[in-house]
Amino acid sequence: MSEKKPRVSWKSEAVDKAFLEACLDEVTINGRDGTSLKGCSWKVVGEKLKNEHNFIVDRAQMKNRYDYIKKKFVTWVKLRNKTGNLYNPVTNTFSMSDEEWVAEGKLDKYVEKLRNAPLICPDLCTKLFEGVVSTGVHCWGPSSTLPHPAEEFSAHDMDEDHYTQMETDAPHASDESSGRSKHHEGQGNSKRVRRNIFDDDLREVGKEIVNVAKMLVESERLNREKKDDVDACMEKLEKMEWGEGDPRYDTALLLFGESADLRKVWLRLKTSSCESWVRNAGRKYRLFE
DNA sequence: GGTAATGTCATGGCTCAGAA
DNA sequence: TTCTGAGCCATGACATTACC
Repeated sequence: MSEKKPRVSWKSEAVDKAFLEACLDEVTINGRDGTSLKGCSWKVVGEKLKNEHNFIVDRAQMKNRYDYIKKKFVTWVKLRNKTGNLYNPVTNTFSMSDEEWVAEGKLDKYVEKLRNAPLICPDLCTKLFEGVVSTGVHCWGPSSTLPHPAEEFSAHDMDEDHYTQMETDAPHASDESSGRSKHHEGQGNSKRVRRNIFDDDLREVGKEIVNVAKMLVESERLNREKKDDVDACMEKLEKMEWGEGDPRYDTALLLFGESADLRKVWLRLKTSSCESWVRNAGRKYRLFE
């Protein structure tokens, strides 16, 4: 007796954009539940779409849309990061030959979709999914042996001892970092104690990240029209005295070129946090091992 | 109208956390 | 220790759209 759910149409770019913005706001304020949004957040996002666009959609539909956009984003990032490819941010398209499109399409079915329908709001997607999705050969998944990106991020903000300890304890880093440990059996209390210490630190780092993100969103609203502040970033970078050629220096430059938001985060970071932030990003871009 | 491409929905398998 | 509920991912089915 289950009535068929009406099929929703996400054709309106305004709705899509509002959806992404609402998701981003909720992630900033309430954090994530795994790689997705929390239950209460879905409710808020749904309310916003209903109130602002008269767009009625349930949680499962929003989740599906979220997953779909995320998959496209993963493919988009892979293409964008490929050396030799030309991504045009103005047209939001890739300048690749037919052969390249075909070759990429064989590796990833979403390539063809991107070719015909560019990723909507790349900036919003980047903010929303960056650090959550995994791309390429280093993908994270339920069966992945690599660390979960989200927690990998946090772990890098720990001091090196902490991080090293975690790696020693968990050869399959994803077991711990994904929050889905497969190694319950035979693990003593010492691990649990260390994990508690780690969790406490994680919470602290999480608070810091949330605070920074909140400031980011607020600043985004107030300063959408303001010009970029590359010079200020460079000035702060020079003060770090890392020197050209240093991977940290190169990574920082890379990040400055990524987006205005990253530059804003950089400017707001405490000097003591700058290195771990850059190192974390460096690992992401494979500049650090 | 037929067909292919694209987007949305539904479901199964896997895993984990928490309760019993 | 076992059971149960929930989340995530992968995948296939189905609906819609665009093109010929």
